[in-house]
Amino acid sequence: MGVTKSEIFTDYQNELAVASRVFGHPARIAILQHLIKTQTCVCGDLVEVIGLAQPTISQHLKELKNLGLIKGNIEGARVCYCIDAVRWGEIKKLFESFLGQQVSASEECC
Amino acid sequence: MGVTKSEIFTDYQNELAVASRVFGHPARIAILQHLIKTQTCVCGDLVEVIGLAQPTISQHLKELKNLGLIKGNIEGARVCYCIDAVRWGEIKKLFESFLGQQVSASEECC
DNA sequence: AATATTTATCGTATTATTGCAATATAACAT
DNA sequence: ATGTTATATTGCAATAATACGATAAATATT
Repeated sequence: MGVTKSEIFTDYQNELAVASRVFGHPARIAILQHLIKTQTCVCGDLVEVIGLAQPTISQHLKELKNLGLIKGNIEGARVCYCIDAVRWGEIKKLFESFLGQQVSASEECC
Repeated sequence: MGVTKSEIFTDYQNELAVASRVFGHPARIAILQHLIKTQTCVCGDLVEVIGLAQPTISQHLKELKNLGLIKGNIEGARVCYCIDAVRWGEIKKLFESFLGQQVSASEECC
């Protein structure tokens, strides 16, 4: 049906899934990389940097904003985006808590 | 169009996005958690544990297999699944390389 | 052999996601 | 005031993802 049955899962499972989905598009990865690389705000050059149409970039930025990973400052007619370092740290911890689990190193399965 | 323009992105960006999408469903998170918790193979009880229909679970297992995160051993009529620890480590490193980046701690944006 | 059990696959309905043209909105420039 | 620039929103088309009933395939059980 295309609709995820979120209600049968834990908050943790849903949180991790929602965050993962935001990372689940290369354009959003590329946007985050660009924001990190410039180490400051980026005002308007994302459309040329990424190579998608302006409405498409705007939509991806919206999803990054929804997760709180980026914040936008209105600078006159422009909007400048930068990473929200606090939220970035939270998401980092969320993934660490999952990926950092001890998985059994047994070569033999069963 | 619902089709990602993968060709305009780097291998790294696409790899991270593809892996993220696999984590982008709570059922798949739940399956991985269960496999890790039992510390060994799981044969058949996933349908009851997760609470989705058998074909749906089978489909999620397929996606986890495609990424290489789990491997299935045929045990007679049953199939037993367990985490692939090596691949798990690779994916862990992939996320660490991204999330571990130094994001500027500047409170002031622009 | 006949039946039961277990998992995979197929088909299909429904919703989500991606992408962009067109348009709206808001500030700046002249 | 008018035009320009920058970003967001709307509307739509196309593809992807989710879920499950029905069925297939393979082994176990009786």
